[in-house]
This record gives sequence, structure tokens and C-alpha cells, in this order.
Amino acid sequence: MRQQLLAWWEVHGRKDIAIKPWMFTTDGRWPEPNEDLSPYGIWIAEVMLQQTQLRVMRPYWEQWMLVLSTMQHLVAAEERQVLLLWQGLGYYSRARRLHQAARQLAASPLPSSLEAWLAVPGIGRTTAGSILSSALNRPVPILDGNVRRVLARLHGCLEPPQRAQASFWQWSEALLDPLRPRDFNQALMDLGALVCTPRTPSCQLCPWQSSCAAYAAGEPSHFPVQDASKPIPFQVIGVGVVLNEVGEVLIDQRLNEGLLGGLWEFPGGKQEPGEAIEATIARELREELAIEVQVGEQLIALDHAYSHKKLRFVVHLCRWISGEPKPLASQQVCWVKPEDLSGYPFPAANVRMIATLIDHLRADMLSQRS
DNA sequence: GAGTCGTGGGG
DNA sequence: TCCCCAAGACT
Repeated sequence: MRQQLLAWWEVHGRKDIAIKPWMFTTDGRWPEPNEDLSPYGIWIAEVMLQQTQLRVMRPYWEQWMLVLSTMQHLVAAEERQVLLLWQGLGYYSRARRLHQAARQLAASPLPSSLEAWLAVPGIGRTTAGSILSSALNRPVPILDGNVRRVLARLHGCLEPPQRAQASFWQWSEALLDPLRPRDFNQALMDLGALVCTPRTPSCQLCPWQSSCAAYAAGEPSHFPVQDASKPIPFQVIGVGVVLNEVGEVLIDQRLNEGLLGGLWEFPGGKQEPGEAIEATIARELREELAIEVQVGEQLIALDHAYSHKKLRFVVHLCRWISGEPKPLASQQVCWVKPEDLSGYPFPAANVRMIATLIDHLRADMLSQRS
């Protein structure tokens, strides 16, 4: 089994420096079994890879390593810079925990045991196993989405993986090649990503076809067995882009707990039943910032889907009337020149609002001149 | 232990 | 207001 997979991986695996640059030695080679890699870049990559596809995270990793190329750089960095480097990747607590962990570990070398890595904020069993097998070639199993799917099919598991965690970990551990754990774990994930894919797996190309229970059963794509998904709630959010008399715009930093923690945003909140959206915006700004505004024209309306809710943002330009803004429901608030908004980390939906705002202000300038 | 936490790609 | 999913962790 192991040799079949490794032989497949030697030919078809994702072992290109352009694909997984963190997996290569400083002189550009895939490491030999007795060679260690510096764990810093691998740590950053593995955290970025949590619930995130390789090709999506790679440009973020490249940029991160240009700016925060060492542990010392990360320790010294401000949180705003860390979140800016993460902007667009999602699950922003990953970035804040990474920053926090770096500061905790600043004095000592990075951990080299499973227990020590598991104690690091943001590191669970899969990420710890991936770091240790990747960097130090330690025989520690992993159980990510790829491996879970491969194992579910291989064993023809009729139980949803969430309910059979223990079995899946045992399978992963039993399969792991004790001599080449680094290559084997990479091969297992590459198999899931390239061959044993969620929708239409390429069983004809699979080195484990003859061992696969799901293939034998005739319907590999029916595995892993799914839990029934629950309906996702939908809400309308009124958002105010508040401008003062000198043309600055009001933004606030969200609390660290909860959705989009630590990021900046234009203030607003949920529309209540029967409420006009203009009234929602005026009310939310009164409740959360203690200011009075005149709600003006709509800037944009946009739908945005999160993991477990869908929102429609209805964004209106507002004129500030009175009241010094107070962070009653946020970490801090401030007035910012529109051209300085790029210095603050915003969620994706807000980035779209900013682009529209900049366009709008530019058009305003032109029409006033003519 | 079920919910919470983002975003972009692809069917 | 499609759907599912991704190198999961934390509460």
C-alpha cells in the first residue's frame, strides 16, 4: 500500500517548488529523509492552509514571507500589519493567534514535539502533525479534508467522519510510512486533491484502486457519508458610510471575539422587521457610536455569504450631524481620509464597499470641477 | 459536541 | 438568497 502510493506520488505528486515553496531546502531541493526544514515558513503555510485551498493561500504566503520573513519580524510586527497580510483569506482568528503564539514563543526555538505544538494557539492535531512531518520528518499522522475523504472511501466507511473521528485517526496512523512520513503525508493529501476528489474522482489513475472499498462498491463519490446540512439564515444589514465636513469617513474596529474579529468596518447593523433601512442605519449608529447622522443616498447593495449566514448589505452615504463617535460596541473608532482606508484590514464585503466609495468620490470631484 | 468562524473556486 | 468544499481549531 505505502509503496504504491509513494511510487504514484514520485511521478504525479505536487512536489514542485512553485507549488509548495515552504517544503523545499534553501538550495531549492525536496529534502532527503534525514534533512530538516526550518519550521517557521511551514508553520505559517500550515495555518494558512486550514480550510483553505493551496492555490488560494499561496500568494498570501509569498507576500507574508517577503514582509515577515522570520519569527523575529512577526514578533515585532503590529497586529494591523499582520491582519493586512491576512486580508481576504478569512478565518481571521488564525492570524491573531499566529501573532499571539509568535510572541509567546519568541524567546525559545520553535517546538519539536507533538505536545508542545498542540499547546500553541491555533494549532490542532492535524496542523501539528503536518508541521512535524513536513519540517522534521517525524512520524505523526494527519487528518485533513483530503485524508478524511481518501480514508472514508478506502474503508467504505458508512458513518459520517465527524462521528468516527477515532477510527479515522487510527487509520491514518496505521497507514503512515514510518520511514518516510514527510513524503507519505504529502502523498496522501496530494492523492485526495488530485485523484480522489470530492465530485468525480479519477479512479482509473488511483494507485489504491484495487484496495478501495468504495470503488469496489461502485460509487466512490457517495463517500464520505454526509450529515444533513442545516438551512442558513438570511439577514439584511444597514451600513452607514459617514462623512464629516472635512471629507473623512468613519470606521470602527470589531471586537476580537466573533465574526471578523479585529477587522475594521463601516458601522451598521441588522434591519428589524418592518423597519426602513434608513431608520436601521440611523438607529445602529446612535446605539453603537452615539452619533446622529443624516442618511443620504444608497451607495451600493451587495449580498455576501459566510459559512453559516447570508447577509445583504445595504450601504448608504451619511452626513455626520452631531456627537463624538464612541466605541460602544467596538474596540475603537476613527475618522480616516478615504485614500488611507487601504492601511486598515477590512473584510471582503467592505473592500467592495470601499472600491465603490472611491469611485463615487472620484466622480463627485469631476462633476464639481466641470 | 454542536456551533462558530471567511472566502473563493468549481460543479 | 444555488450548492458543496477546502492542508481545522476553538468554545
